Amino acid sequence: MLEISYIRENRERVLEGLKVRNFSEEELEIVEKVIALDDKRKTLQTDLDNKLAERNSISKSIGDLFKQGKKDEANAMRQQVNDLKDTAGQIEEDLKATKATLAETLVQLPNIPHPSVPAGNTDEDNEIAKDWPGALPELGEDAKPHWELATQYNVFDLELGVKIAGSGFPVFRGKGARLVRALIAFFLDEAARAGYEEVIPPLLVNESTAYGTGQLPDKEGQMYHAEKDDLYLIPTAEVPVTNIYRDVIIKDESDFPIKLTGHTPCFRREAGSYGAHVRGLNRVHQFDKVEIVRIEHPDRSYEALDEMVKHVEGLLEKLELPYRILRLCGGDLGFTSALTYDFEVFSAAQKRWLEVSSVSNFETFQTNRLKLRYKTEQGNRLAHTLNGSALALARIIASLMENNQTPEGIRIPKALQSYTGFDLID
RNA sequence: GGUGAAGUGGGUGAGUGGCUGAAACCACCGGUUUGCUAAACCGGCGUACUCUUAACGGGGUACCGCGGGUUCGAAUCCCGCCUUCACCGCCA
Repeated sequence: MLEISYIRENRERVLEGLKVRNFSEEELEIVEKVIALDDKRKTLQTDLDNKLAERNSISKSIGDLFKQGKKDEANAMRQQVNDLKDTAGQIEEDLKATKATLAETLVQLPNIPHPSVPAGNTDEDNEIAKDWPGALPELGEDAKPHWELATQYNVFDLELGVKIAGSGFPVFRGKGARLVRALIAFFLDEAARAGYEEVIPPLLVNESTAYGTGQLPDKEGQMYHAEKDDLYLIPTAEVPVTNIYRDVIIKDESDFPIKLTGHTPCFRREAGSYGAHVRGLNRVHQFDKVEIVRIEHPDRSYEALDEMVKHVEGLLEKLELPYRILRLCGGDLGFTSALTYDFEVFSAAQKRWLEVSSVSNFETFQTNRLKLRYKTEQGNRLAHTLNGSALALARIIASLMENNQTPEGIRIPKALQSYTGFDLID
């Protein structure tokens, strides 16, 4: 959520930013609406405070009078306070309503894109920040998509998942299951080497947590909801891990950077997504992912973003997968993000690029909701949050299977072999 | 799941209707003293909103788990919820 003070002081930049996100003239009016609501809120707040101050002072006098034994005078003043309470009560109701409307409106405003974010509507307008330098692998006509290889080599079974849960819940088996475990361990080890502290967070979160990182209210339909206990299944480790720092005031600027990593399964409803492009592991309801999360000083968050990009690149290189990096355009940028790099891996049998990582700087958009601040001489300021997938497993497995298929079986990249204990799935 | 107890500032913890934004101690920061360190002494030390000021600052309001209520006045009384602890039950 954007800070009101920021909107007030940078109205033009906010409007420009929303245009990059393809807001129409009409939609842009929300900015004026927010400011008007905030004006009203301030006036009401001041009114209310004045009434309460008056009440407090009269109440104090009443107490003094009672002590002095001047009962009649004291009782006479009671009516004054009662009248005051009535007006104060009305103002308070009005204030509450205004605050609620303001909050509802403010929540509709997405983050302001970083100046480097290209304009555009769809994923076709994303900018290629780094292309794959060499030729893309060519497998020939008899190459199989990963879902066919899965059956051939018993890597995972989607139909079995349907029986147990429903569509989009793969059951990994044998060497496939072992490959999942190997990738998780590999990614976590790499993150640890890069200085990230490993955490194992809850997989179900409450409403405040889902709100803190911006999944609520914007993406409610994306999450599974356990209604009886009012808990949400996490769509990414970002949610519980970043919320570790909800309502925290970091004592000293030298405590930055805070670097956390965690592996979790991720649950996504992906309602209504069916068809050829979501076959196999391309889009599933449950997948494993290792996430890296950083809490940074505002002056250094973009440096941190670059570091995270490098980290993810390193992983893909060790996995020997052809990849490219996209800078998302305004239309494709997530609601909460100021700048996002997507990583795509080329899956040679499908001849498609598959998104396997998304690395974003949220600046203060999340920390404003999280109330995540750090102390400075001039008072408390909002920190910056960032996160990135490092990496999401399902699609990595899809492209590993496709790109590394040989007549003998599926070849395991060197970097993984010490984790899998085998170099071929056959 | 049942029964009982408790939730106060970074921590321990006092406070049962007005003099309490909240004692005291610890931690932390600044200073004095001091070969160094330590000790001792002095001072400072919550958050949010708001008004005012060029700024330093100053004023006001709210916050003692959360939400409601009683009262002229609530950390303190009442109701609901949440959490924690103890015991019992169940259990990977």
